[in-house]
Amino acid sequence: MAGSVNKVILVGNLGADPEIRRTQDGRPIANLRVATSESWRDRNSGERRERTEWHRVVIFNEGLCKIAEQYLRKGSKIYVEGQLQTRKWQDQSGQDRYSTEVVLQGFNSALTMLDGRSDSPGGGGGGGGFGDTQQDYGQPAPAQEGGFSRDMDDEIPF
Amino acid sequence: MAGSVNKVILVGNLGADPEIRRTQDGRPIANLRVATSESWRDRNSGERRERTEWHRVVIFNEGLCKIAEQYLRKGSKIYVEGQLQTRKWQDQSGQDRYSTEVVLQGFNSALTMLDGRSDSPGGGGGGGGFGDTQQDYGQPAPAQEGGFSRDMDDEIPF
Amino acid sequence: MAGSVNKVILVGNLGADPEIRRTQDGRPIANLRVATSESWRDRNSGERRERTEWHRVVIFNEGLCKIAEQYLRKGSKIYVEGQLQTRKWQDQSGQDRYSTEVVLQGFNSALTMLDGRSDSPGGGGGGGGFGDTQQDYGQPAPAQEGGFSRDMDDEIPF
Amino acid sequence: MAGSVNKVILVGNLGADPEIRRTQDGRPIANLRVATSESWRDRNSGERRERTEWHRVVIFNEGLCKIAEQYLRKGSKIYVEGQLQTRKWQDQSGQDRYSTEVVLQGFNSALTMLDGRSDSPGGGGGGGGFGDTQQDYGQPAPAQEGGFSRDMDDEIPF
DNA sequence: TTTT
DNA sequence: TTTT
Repeated sequence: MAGSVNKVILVGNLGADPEIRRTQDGRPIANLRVATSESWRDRNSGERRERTEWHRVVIFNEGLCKIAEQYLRKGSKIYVEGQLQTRKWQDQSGQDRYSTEVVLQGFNSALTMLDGRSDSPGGGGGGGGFGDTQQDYGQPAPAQEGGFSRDMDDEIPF
Repeated sequence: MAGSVNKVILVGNLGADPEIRRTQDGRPIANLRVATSESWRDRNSGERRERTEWHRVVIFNEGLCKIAEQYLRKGSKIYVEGQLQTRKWQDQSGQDRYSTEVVLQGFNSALTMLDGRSDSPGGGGGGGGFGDTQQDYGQPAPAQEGGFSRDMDDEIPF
Repeated sequence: MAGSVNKVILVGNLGADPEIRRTQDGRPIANLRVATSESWRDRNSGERRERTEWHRVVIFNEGLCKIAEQYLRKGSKIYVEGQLQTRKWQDQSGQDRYSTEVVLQGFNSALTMLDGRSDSPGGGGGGGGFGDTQQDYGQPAPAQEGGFSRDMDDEIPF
Repeated sequence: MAGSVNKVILVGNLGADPEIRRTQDGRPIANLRVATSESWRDRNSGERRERTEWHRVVIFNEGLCKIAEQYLRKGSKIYVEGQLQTRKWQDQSGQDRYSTEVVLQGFNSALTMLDGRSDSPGGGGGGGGFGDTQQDYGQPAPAQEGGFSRDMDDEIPF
């Protein structure tokens, strides 16, 4: 096949603590409920309106599961990058149902905390594995105390 | 609290010609079926495997509907940028069902042909309006005088 | 031309307060210095390494300039979506120089605060114009106090 | 503090054949010149205007280098996903210069052909390695057993 | 220097 | 149901 792309980017908040399950062979799967919201002023009524969208995010990637388990909680703000997948399942009455999820698996997936507490990944924890070597898995980032301005003054003259 | 992002980017092919419907007040809505595929070599068996994902793309944006109607056909390859929305509907038996779609509406939506025939937009044809100064073809500054924003406040006429 | 896309997405922190200038005809232009960082553990030495990248972000969009001016400060965390542009200029000695910037202009641009103080956009400010009708220009978003969980309990059963 | 994102997405055409160089230890580096264009109708004059932007794309990822070398040519249309990096160099007179590039390296990078000839990757040919189970072609789970990550810790050999 |  |  010549070239396709399937990418979802979300910045939103967790509606609940992550749910972590394990496959029979022990690999973790994390399920997140992520809310994104938009609001705007109605052009006619002038009222402010809001719409919240809920997303099912499923993480098969082991390193990202660990991050989810250790650092994410209800209310956490995250950046998520994954792909759209719709899976079929049967309800109690045996009818086909479909569920569309944002799947983080393998490459081109990312999970980044945006409201990192002080004990967030990169800051200290670590260990081997997929997760902690990837740039998007946890970026301790420049210390906010100070930090940024010093570089600024170096005047980047391009 | 502030700030969320809900973005889907697809590059794929149309599985069928676009379906164009119209709302009661005459605005067009285009429905696209877009396939994205990925293939890989199985790590164990060494066989090549492939998976195709089908996406429902719904275009409320009038200009982009025109492009869909005029230029897109079964097999067309496109770039699509929109947002994830899940809507609820009732099946024949009155049961709640949910459908997740990639919605192109208002700002931060884009539709670009990637296998443009010679009569494609931008090449020459055109005329005023949203569609052909479409998001990705140029941004001569916001069309603040009318046009674009109408979508945003109206009821979403699924 | 058949179809091209030029998109940059950044999540990072401001290295300094925004600089706002005005064109001769009074339109604002905001310049931001945005840092993105990545860190990883060196596979050989086992040491943690870090790299910070600095980005020049230029906002021509009037609504987004307002947001930058009113709400962004040194240290602010933001989501930015724009396009890459390289412009040519002459240095003092008359030599050609090039500067590559992330430009927010027209459609398919977005600026979202990710660490919004309580006085953030959408919460109150408003007025006409491009900026405040767009979903990405400022999303007051669900109140963090409570909020998310209530919707969760409604069990979205798709 | 936590979390930053640095992502560039381009769909454009090669202005020249890829240039492949090799580091002293034999790893390939591919340089691409990618054009993105936009056109729009001028609001005042009504004339059609066009602007082309040229991007420097540098590929450190070995598998993607192979794809570039084997399949890409002047005129090829591609999808590219990488990150922005500005590097410093000295011109002949010893003055500091800066060059901003779109770098494909490690995870969260992708290169996809959009005008695939019949002999393109995924279609059949292939063989093992990074390139052809390339990010967008499938993610059979992280290649945890070696391979991918080597890039990340090494000096970036501009 | 590409593409339409 | 597409594409390769």
